[in-house]
Amino acid sequence: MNLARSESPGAGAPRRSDALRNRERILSVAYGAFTDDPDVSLNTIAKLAGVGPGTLYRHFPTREDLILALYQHEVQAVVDSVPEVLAEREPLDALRVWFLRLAEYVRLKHGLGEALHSVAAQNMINDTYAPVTAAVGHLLNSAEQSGQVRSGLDPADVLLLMGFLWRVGPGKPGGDQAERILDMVIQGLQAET
Amino acid sequence: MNLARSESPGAGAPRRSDALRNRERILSVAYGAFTDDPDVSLNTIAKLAGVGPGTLYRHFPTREDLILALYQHEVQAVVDSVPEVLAEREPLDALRVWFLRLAEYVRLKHGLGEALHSVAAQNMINDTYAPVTAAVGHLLNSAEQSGQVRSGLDPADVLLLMGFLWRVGPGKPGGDQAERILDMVIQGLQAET
DNA sequence: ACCTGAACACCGTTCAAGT
DNA sequence: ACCTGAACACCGTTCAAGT
Repeated sequence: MNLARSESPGAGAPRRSDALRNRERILSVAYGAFTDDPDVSLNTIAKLAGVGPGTLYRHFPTREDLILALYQHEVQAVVDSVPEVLAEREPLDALRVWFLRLAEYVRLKHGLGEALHSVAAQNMINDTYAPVTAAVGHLLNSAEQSGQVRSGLDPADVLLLMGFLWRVGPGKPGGDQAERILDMVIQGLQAET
Repeated sequence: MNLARSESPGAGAPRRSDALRNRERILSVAYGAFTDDPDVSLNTIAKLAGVGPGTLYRHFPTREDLILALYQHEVQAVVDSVPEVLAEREPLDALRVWFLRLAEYVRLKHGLGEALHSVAAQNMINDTYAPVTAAVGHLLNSAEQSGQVRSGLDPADVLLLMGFLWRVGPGKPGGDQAERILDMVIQGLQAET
């Protein structure tokens, strides 16, 4: 499992300047292309980026690799907002607002949606994108220290449970379903065992 | 929205015996084919069923239509098990066990998994497959009448919240994550507002 | 070390022709 | 009323040839 050197450039940054430029061009056009049509073909993206299909494939071996790269870039901003949200609100409210913000990014900001919600993608987010889990852990710690949630909660559990947020339509009928369910979840976090 | 007659045969049963036979042959081979490989092509399924691609397309206009037809057939058994579960256990425990059973069917029983977890599929399950929501409503009513959950819960909310169940791996490390999260959810259902 | 782009096998979908 | 199967445009992926 320790193949850090001479391996697929998809993981780290490319070493040559033309490769780096191509990578950035691909990411840049892919963002817009996915927003227009989540089912856009990889060949089309390659054409839009002005590279051969082989080049796209070299940087992003699978469709999901490409989508996850875009996704991580966007979500990082939400992850970075944790300290700010914690400074402005009491911990439990911060948790609540932060998750709503995360859901907003995941759902609306770009049309990556469909492709992102597969089980595989969810597992990638949960397993390989540690910063999100770390952010959840941070929020839970604050709420726990102020006695607003019970202790011993697993951030990964909470993140998985919150997954309903990106399956709710934003403006559905019957009041705001997302807020309603979020309340139920938070009460589950508060109850002592 | 009221086009019951002269419409696509995908909805109701076909009228001619050869059409019915074809439909059943398709469903029968599709089950096994999806179990072997969730990404199997529709043309391959048509070939396996011994029908032309056009015939498959006539019965199931999209890939999801076919998958949903298989899925509904399987899930119906779980839906029908509600009275039995309620007879054997007290309501809250019945709710718990029933959802675990539903998750087992959705996750393991067949390899339809991947294709089923898209947002579109989830919406189809929530919006168009009323029997599942009705079953949840039944279980909630029982638990409410015995005072084990608070009143006014929306079955659709609860079903959406329980969606984490089919995103959990069955035998993951760290104890049983599904049971742990399920406990949190149930505590959220109990808390009074 | 990285890119190009032709090429391969296959995909979903359509539709004229049959019965 | 329903089925067949050839056909179309396109897909993801590969890989020899370049620089």
